[in-house]
Amino acid sequence: MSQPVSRGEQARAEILEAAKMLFLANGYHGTSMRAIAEASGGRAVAGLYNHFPTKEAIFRALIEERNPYGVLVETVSSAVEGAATLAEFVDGVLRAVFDVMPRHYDFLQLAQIDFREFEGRNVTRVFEQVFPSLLMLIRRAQSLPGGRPVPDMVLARLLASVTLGFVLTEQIVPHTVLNALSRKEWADLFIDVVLHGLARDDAAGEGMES
Amino acid sequence: MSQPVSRGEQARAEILEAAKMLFLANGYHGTSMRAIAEASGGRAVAGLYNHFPTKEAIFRALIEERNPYGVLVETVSSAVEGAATLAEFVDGVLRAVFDVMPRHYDFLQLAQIDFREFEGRNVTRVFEQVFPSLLMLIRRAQSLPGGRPVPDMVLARLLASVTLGFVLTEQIVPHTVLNALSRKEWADLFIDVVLHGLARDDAAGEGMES
DNA sequence: GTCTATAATATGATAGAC
DNA sequence: GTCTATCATATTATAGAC
Repeated sequence: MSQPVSRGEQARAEILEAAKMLFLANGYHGTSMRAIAEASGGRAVAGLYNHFPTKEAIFRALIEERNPYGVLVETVSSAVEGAATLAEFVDGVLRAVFDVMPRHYDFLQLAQIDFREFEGRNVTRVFEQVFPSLLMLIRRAQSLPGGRPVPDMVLARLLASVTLGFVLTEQIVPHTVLNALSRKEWADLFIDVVLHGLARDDAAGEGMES
Repeated sequence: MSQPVSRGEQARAEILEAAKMLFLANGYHGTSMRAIAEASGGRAVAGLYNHFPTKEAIFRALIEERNPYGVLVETVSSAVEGAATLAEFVDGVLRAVFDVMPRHYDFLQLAQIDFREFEGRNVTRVFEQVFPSLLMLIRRAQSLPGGRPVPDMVLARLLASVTLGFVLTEQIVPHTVLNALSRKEWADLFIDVVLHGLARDDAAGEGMES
């Protein structure tokens, strides 16, 4: 976490950084050990094997050491610490995630590669370590006043869906649409809908599903 | 769309099907022309080049010919045709997408590969063809009664986020959690929250952001 | 811990007979 | 339109000197 000290650690860090950029640009199989060696300061290929036993080990190290889960849990926790209502809680969670995730966009792309090439094994392993903390957070939300009765699991999955969707649609939505609003404006409107819904509750016209 | 007739078309279809399965299992660079040839009925590698000039052309054909956009637009359109309120509209859209998307999970994974390996070029090109119809659909929603005032773009992106998140979290959420409810129950609860929000509107305790 | 050199293999694509 | 055989190159990983 602090700056590298020994020569070995310096080299290791350079290799990881070069590999990350290449994986992001060309995918896992699209990145060769040759390319990593060259991009990490013109190293020889064999030198990489002093730090990582295989190419996959490099990728795995990136997932394990560059993931934002620690930051995420910390940020979200402190964001909802003083929440007195469910509305404040949801507001805090979404605003924190919308803030943290885009600053770790690199990892999101590595995670996509992991799901594509390794069935998400590496991401899942890391995620399982922080899952308990996240679950406790959600559980706490249920004790807050001002919420409609929604099951734990649904609250968790819905928040995950909205944040994931928010981040991923930044890739897909045309730029002209995306730039019509600032990121904060987008977040405000999303949070408003998540809290109060799309329907006007005083209006009739629901429950007629036939 | 109908069953292949000529011998050439039959071969072409076999190649595409084999390539799809391999791309899904091993990614684009993880799939060799050799492997495609063998999986498509024990063909010779050279035979592939009678049907596709390059490996990338095979992938491109999959994106262009196996995408569910036509089905999606059609299904959603007919689902909201008789909608008299925004609630019915949103209900129809989400239910249709939740229904159609999982049956085209293969394409979703191909799309992920496209974004990883080709910057989403192929998916985007296809998407742009159906975008106008989708936009018209959203525009129509704004004319329906019973909706809170939400900008076009926000409604569109929110629906996209929720559906995308809903589908993708099926990959991530632990199976024990996922199987606690049926897909219809999940959909019902999601739709309920999207329509009415997480907050109890008659409760105090909002707007105190300080 | 770095390098040069190379092994062993897999790759995308092509030539040319049938 | 299919095949066998092959080219030219790129791949992961290793051996062994410094």
